[in-house]
Amino acid sequence: MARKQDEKKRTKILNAAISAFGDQGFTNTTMKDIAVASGIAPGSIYTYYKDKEVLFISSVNAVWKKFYLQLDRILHSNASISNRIQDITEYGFDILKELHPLVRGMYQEANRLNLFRKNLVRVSNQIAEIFDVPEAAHYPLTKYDSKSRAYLLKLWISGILFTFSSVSSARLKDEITNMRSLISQNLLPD
Amino acid sequence: MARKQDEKKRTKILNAAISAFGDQGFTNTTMKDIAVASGIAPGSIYTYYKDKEVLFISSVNAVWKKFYLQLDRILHSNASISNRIQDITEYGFDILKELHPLVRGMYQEANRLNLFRKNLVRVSNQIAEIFDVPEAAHYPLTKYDSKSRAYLLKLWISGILFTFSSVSSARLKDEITNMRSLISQNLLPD
Amino acid sequence: MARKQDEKKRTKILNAAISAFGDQGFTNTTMKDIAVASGIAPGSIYTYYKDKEVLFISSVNAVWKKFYLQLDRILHSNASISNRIQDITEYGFDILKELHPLVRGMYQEANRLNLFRKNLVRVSNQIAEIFDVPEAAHYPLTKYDSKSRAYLLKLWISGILFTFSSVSSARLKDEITNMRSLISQNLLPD
Amino acid sequence: MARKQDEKKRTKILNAAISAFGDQGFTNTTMKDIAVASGIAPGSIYTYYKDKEVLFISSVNAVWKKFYLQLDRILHSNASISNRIQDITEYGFDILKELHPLVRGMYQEANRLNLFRKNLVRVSNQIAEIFDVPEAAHYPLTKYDSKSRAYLLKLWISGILFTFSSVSSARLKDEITNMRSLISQNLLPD
DNA sequence: GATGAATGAGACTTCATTCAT
DNA sequence: AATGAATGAAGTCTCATTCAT
Repeated sequence: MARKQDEKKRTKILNAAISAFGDQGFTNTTMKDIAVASGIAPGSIYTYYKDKEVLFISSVNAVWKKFYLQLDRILHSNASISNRIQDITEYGFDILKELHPLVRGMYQEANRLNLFRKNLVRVSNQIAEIFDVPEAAHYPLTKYDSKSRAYLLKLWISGILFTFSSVSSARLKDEITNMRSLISQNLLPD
Repeated sequence: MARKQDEKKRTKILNAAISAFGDQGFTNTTMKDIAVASGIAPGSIYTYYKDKEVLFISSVNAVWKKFYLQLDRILHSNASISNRIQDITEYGFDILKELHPLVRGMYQEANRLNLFRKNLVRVSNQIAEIFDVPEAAHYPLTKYDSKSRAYLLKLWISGILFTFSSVSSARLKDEITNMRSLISQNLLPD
Repeated sequence: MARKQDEKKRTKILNAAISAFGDQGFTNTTMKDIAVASGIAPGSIYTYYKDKEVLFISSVNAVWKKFYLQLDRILHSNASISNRIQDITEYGFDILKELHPLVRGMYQEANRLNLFRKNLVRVSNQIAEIFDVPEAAHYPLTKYDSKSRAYLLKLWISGILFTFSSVSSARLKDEITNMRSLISQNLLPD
Repeated sequence: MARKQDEKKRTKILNAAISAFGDQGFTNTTMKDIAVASGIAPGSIYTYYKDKEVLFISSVNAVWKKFYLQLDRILHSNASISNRIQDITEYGFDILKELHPLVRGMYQEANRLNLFRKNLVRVSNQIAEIFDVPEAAHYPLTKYDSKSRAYLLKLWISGILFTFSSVSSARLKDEITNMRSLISQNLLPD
């Protein structure tokens, strides 16, 4: 019985944390913010979570966990491949809607200062234009209209940046090799 | 005549900043860190950069600028399409090597806590397995071997996450629609 | 239950502030000064007072409040006019004794550098001498002996300076007109 | 010749200082403010004035000096007493107009926070009301109308505050005695 | 002499964490 | 177990003064 009480409180804290970290990122979120949002005293949070960092990790993991739960259900369902892929996409985006603030929060600084969006769009558009000539006909990307092509390129570049954002210097070289071969395989003609 | 503002000094500060922000992210980097690294008094930094935020933005923009410079040169060269694409890839990754610390730094929190890498790999692998059956033969992703498939999926998911990390709540819905159609076009059979 | 905000502590801080601001003025007083004097950690002051400015205002207001309290009591007592005036004078000076450091602190800069005293005395004496001739007999100021006359003049000049120290430029002209007629009425013969 | 150049610069600095200290008080005025306003480099100011404090003292003294100059001229003129008093008043206020910003600046903190004006008015009015009864007829203050009475009282209180603002603790007691007898002589019936 | 960049001490304030109640 | 006041280290930025040019 007492346990249930505790779990409720723990959950309240976690939800408040997820939303606060999501809105403001790790460093801009104060323990007091979370305390106020969850209606629990600052000191009491430490009964449930060792420190701010643990609370942050727990927040992110909680979201991943939620995602895994649904992902597993879908993957192991009896639906057809096509349906399962559709399901994953659909549910993936549903989760993303929830997870969205947290993902944004993780990049709070970069986003606040609008460091990426414009540059990514500009670079994608510029590269996309290369394919606007007849000689490019045999490149895979020419099967898309101009706008889709730029959008797809933006996805690639974003993916590359994100990937490398979590690569250690030590592994940088290898990762570049991998990525390069992925690019040849996909964006260059056979 | 008095001492003149020294472009070399400005550059020293900027480089120290790029590397410090890269190693530790925005909030974990102190002005003193940058002062020590650049061998310049803390107060003097403010002669060249109004405040910490301006210095951070300048750091990121400096890297983008460098990238643009080379990008433009390549795009407007007389080389063949194929060569230009290869050049872009090659130079892009060269720049990425330099930019790497900064990109990492932007996600310093997430990276330090290893919040993504493992999860991304796990999810990608799980989804990739769907295609390990004969019935999946007509899906585009089956033309890759198992490992490449997972890697490509990881790229997609990373790109999606990165994209959404800078999408405002207001535009979330539209962006999802776009992304969804991109996925159908590319990952589902015609 | 947790520790409660402690009115005694709040008072300790306020008293330390009144005395520190009194000794050194607003800008020369540091929050650390007040912390040390009150035996309370610097950070804790902020539990009771939002910032330095609020603490300063509170200090001044606290003294005014005290003064009002006694003033009201006297004004509404049943004593005779004469007694009440005497009381006000008496109590007024009692309060002034307490308020003294703070009043001094407000003019800390001017006082520290002894910018007024000598000059005021000199000017007052010089003007007072005008009346040291038989022809001045019909001026109100001649009913005082030489010393008192100078002292009264000093009071007038001080009052004028103080008054104008809080007059905005916009209202300067009007205030001068008022003051001028007050002077005619009081210092010139009917 | 070189001397004349210097004196011009010295004067430029002084004027800029008077006006800057006047607008913002001692601590809120930076040497750079004065440098910019006078069109002279910060470092150069130190050629003419040892440090900020000396410059401040010089500013105040410059204004006093100007006042003395005119005061002396008037005092030693051949005009009648009445005319000389009128002249002093007139010229005094002329000087005050110039001196005004500096006087204000000295109390910059108190003025910015509006610590005095309201309180002085309130107190004066309250005390003035004492005399609004027939029994008060024999008090000197009753020869004024209600408004003038309050204004005169405000002058007295201001003068007292200003006077005591430059009294050391050691001399506080004596000064109070003096002031008290001045009050009896003037505000109480014979 | 003049200039203004360089210096670095020091100010205010925040906030994760502790601990008395 | 819960509370929230207390703590104090640490961060950003300002600015009087110095000194290389």
